[in-house]
Amino acid sequence: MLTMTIRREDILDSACRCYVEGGVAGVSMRGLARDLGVTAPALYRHFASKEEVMVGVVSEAYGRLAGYLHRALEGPTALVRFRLAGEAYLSFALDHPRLYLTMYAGPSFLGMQEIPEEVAQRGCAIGRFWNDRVRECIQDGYLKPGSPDEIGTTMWAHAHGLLSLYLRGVLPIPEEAFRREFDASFWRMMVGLGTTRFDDAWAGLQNVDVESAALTP
Amino acid sequence: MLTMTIRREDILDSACRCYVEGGVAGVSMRGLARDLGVTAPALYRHFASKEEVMVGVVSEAYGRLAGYLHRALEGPTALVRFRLAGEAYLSFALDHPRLYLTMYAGPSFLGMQEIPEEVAQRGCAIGRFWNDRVRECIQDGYLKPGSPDEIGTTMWAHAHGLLSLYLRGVLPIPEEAFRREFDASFWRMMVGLGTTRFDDAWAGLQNVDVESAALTP
DNA sequence: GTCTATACCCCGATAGAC
DNA sequence: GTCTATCGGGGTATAGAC
Repeated sequence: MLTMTIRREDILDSACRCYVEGGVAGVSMRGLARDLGVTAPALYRHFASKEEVMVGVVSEAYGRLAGYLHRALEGPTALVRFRLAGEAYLSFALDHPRLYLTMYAGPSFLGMQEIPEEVAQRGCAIGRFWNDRVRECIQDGYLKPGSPDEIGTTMWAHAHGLLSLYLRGVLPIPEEAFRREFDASFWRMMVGLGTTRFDDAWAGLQNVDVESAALTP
Repeated sequence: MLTMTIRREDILDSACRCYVEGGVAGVSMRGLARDLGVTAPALYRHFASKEEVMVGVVSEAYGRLAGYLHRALEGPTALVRFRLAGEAYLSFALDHPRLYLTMYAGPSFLGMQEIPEEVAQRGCAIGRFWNDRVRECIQDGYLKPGSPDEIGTTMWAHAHGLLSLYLRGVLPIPEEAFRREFDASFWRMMVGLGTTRFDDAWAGLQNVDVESAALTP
């Protein structure tokens, strides 16, 4: 029989596709091999185990979220970058619910013993990116003074918690209603975190992504 | 060989123990059967599939959380019940991290196609219990007026989100530090949700569980 | 080096005997 | 209601072809 060579990247691509379709159970070494026109043991030239493949999938998920977030840096002011980052986070979670939940799923759900350092780092990096947006907004007087890390974590927790409840089906409402509830809940929380300057400026940002040409290339 | 009969309850007990120890992968029909001194096909008299066993495990997790929460009803005032419910929720999550994460894990992580109605109901019930505590506090003037469901969801999201980040390892701090950060973050959020009456009464509640004899039976 | 072929063991699930 | 026997599928270690 003919033999064909294979790239690590192709395995990961196939794994991501299978994962999005069918979760951890949808990813099997034999299945990936079949997809790629190869036999299972060949995959072990590139990955030591299925667990290592799954690490790659989770890493890829973080990479895609990072891609969504990165665009927020093009915003002209700290407050716009803050808002765009929040919107990007929300959009990623709603566009790719399974990948989103994967990033917070706990190692045993992904067939891992512990969270690999690589994955933990990526998780912390998301937090750092967000906290940087918060820091800017404190410096520019949009948010009340305080530790950017602690304040940022409060907001991150709120956003992730709400998304988690929604994606899990605990909030049985359609996506459009959820986006409204998300905004309302965010605003409720911001009463304690924003300054008057924040309140004044926030309303003017409703159409920022339409106005800012740099963000719709 | 001698044959022995088996109860559904025993299977579930064993399944919960195995699950807490090793996650979904730690639960196998053959393993459970071995634990119970029986062969695997015998289990299928009580459960149609492994998936159904896992539904039982998740249900059990919800039941245990409900047990934690139920004690909060013994508090003498709405604010005390509110606080005790919050503490119970936090304690359950920190005492049983794997069971806690299970309740929000998404069906595919538990080997299910969809969230069974039974599980969804239990999830909503937790929300309703909490929202009832919020409703009481609004009525008694501890929380600002508004929809109890929406305000309750905001707080639930914050608590779950923070716990989720911590249990996932995104906040690399010891449990004691996390409890402090949780309190601080909760307080930050409550600036926008509580009344002056809440602010005044909250400090006096720090030792409520020591003082209230009904809660340490 | 990179693949194929094979094999081992664990798993979920079913059929049919007692 | 349980057993034995069995099927299909999965992770992965090893041996050997090119």
